[in-house]
Amino acid sequence: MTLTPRSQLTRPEASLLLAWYDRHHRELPWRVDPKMHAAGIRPDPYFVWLSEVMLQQTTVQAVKAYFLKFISVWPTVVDLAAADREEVLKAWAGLGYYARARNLIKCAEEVVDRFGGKFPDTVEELASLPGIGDYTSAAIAAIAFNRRALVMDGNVERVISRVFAIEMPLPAAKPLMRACLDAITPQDRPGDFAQAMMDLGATVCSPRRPACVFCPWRNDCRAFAQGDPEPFPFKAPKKEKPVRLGAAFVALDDAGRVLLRKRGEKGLLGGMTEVPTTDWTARQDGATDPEAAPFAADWQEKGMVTHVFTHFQLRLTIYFAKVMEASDDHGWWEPVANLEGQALPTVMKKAIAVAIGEKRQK
DNA sequence: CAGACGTGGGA
DNA sequence: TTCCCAAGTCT
Repeated sequence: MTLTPRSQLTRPEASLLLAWYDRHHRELPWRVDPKMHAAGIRPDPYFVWLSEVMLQQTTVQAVKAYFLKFISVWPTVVDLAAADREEVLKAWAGLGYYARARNLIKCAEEVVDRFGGKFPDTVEELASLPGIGDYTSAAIAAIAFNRRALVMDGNVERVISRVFAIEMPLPAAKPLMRACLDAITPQDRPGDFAQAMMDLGATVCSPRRPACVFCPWRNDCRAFAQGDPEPFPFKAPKKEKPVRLGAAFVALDDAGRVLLRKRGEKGLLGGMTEVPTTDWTARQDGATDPEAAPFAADWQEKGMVTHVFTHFQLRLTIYFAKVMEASDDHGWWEPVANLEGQALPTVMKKAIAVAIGEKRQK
């Protein structure tokens, strides 16, 4: 590999990255072509906001279909603010991090109530809205309003850490990275610059096996000059996930309906729909016992669902029972044919599939 | 600052 | 299979 001597390292120029972006940018449903930007056409701030919230810790591939569904049903932030809350949660089901959906609704309402249905155009005002933090406020200000803001997400952190060979681990290195980003963020085309940084991080300056040969900053990159960009950024070692146990109870009545209930508004899967479950605990005893069912029935063990959350692994024992007398004290009865449209998180769909589907998980 | 907070896909 | 993660925010 040919290394650039330290003495020849040059400043990473925004113009070089922007030229790369003009040729190699990704086309995404929420974007406007950079050529249109030059003509003064900006993307809809509602689209930018919605996509940025969906993209938080979530892959582009997963977001596309959800984004199209949302703008089809709720074309403007005013429509979303007026939407039925349950319908929004149902539309979000499966995307994960459900606090985002709760904050999405709150944010839409505040945009209507506080800002007359128009997104504010400053980082400060944007960051005052629910679910909009440092990253998203800067991204909306830059992309939708072409303001010079410091847009720093995981991609940008990786690019910056490599270009400047920052060996300090995250998250301690964030202020330093922000200063480096400030030094290279241009006054001109800040929105395209932000998206270019993220596209570069996603397609060229990737976490593993970065394609440095295609990088417009190849000759400006200290990590490349040193010979091994891949390990950047350095991160504190992660902790192992504890295991929690529980049981889920899938009841089917003689009309072919499943008993569902609503989870509390806060915390894990807050506001979403579930089948009755025990608490999920680290205990090895009793947590998976059919005695813990919401009501007595001929509960039969149907299998196990393992589901990995961000901070723990869940092992759910799945029980199934046919119920003659359908009491609704514990929730409501939903026809099996309607389950697809419910606000059911993936772990709950897995539990139901094990109980009434043909397939059994291990 | 560190922990809570989901999911599906790729190596 | 197992690990790592992907455009973070809130407390």
